[in-house]
Amino acid sequence: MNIGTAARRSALPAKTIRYYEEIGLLRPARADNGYRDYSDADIHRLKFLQRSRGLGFSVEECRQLLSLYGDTHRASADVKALAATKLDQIEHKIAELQSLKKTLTHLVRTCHGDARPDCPILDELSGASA
Amino acid sequence: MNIGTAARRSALPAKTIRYYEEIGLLRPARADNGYRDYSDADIHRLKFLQRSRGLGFSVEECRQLLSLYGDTHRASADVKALAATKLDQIEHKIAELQSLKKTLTHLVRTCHGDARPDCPILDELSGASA
DNA sequence: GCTAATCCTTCCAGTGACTGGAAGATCAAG
DNA sequence: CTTGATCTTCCAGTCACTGGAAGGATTAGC
Repeated sequence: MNIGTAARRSALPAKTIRYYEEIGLLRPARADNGYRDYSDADIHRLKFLQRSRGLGFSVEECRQLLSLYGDTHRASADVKALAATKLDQIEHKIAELQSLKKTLTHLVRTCHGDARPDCPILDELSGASA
Repeated sequence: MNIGTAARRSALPAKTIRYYEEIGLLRPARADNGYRDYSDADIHRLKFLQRSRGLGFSVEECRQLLSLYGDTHRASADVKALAATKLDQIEHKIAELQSLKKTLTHLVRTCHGDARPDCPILDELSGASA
């Protein structure tokens, strides 16, 4: 099947699929006319990538996951470790963003937000309170 | 003052400071030996950048904030709008990450994580449940 | 059979916000 | 005088795509 169909089936842009091939994440066959020819297994792989990227795994982590997926002898602990690390990172990121949110909320609430030029947000950024 | 000192005072890497100059965020003087020569005003500007970047504003947003900061006639509403938009974006990102976290937590919890090869995480990624 | 639209190919460049490193000048200390 | 730190510029790399140009292949309609 052509790349357009593969794109629709995997919910990935064609550009991205070519990019994944370029970095060695899959190796689709080629038809006589030079077009890429995706098998059902390729689509499966692309969907796997789409899902794992969507879960926040980096492309390199996805490569690892794919290789773990392909290795019938791997321990589930290996996968769990990868997922747990990612979970940790996500939790850290959430905490960081929540702290940002708190600060910004405070700033937005303190600023009267009218036509007057004095603004607590800029005061804070410029270090008035520091 | 030299870039090393400016870096220490602003808590920004020297590389970053040069980069900020390259994209026109500041224009430090030059000493006779060709070294950049930072004034206190430059440091103030760098600290402003350090703080606003730390609050999640993009470099372009920081540029806007700096210009608003420099304009004594600007309305505080302009700044407030920028901050409120950013706050919205942060909230969206938090929600997204929390949804990711939920999914990943579930997956990690379901995976027994031992030496056996069967793994619900990979099953999910490969679309077994979809 | 012709034409136009769509789809495919490759290649190159750009994004954001730095970061790393090489090659060479300058400076400060002993 | 030498060593080592610091400065300069410039080029390349990061991550994960994304956009676009130039050109070949296919398909749909007439």
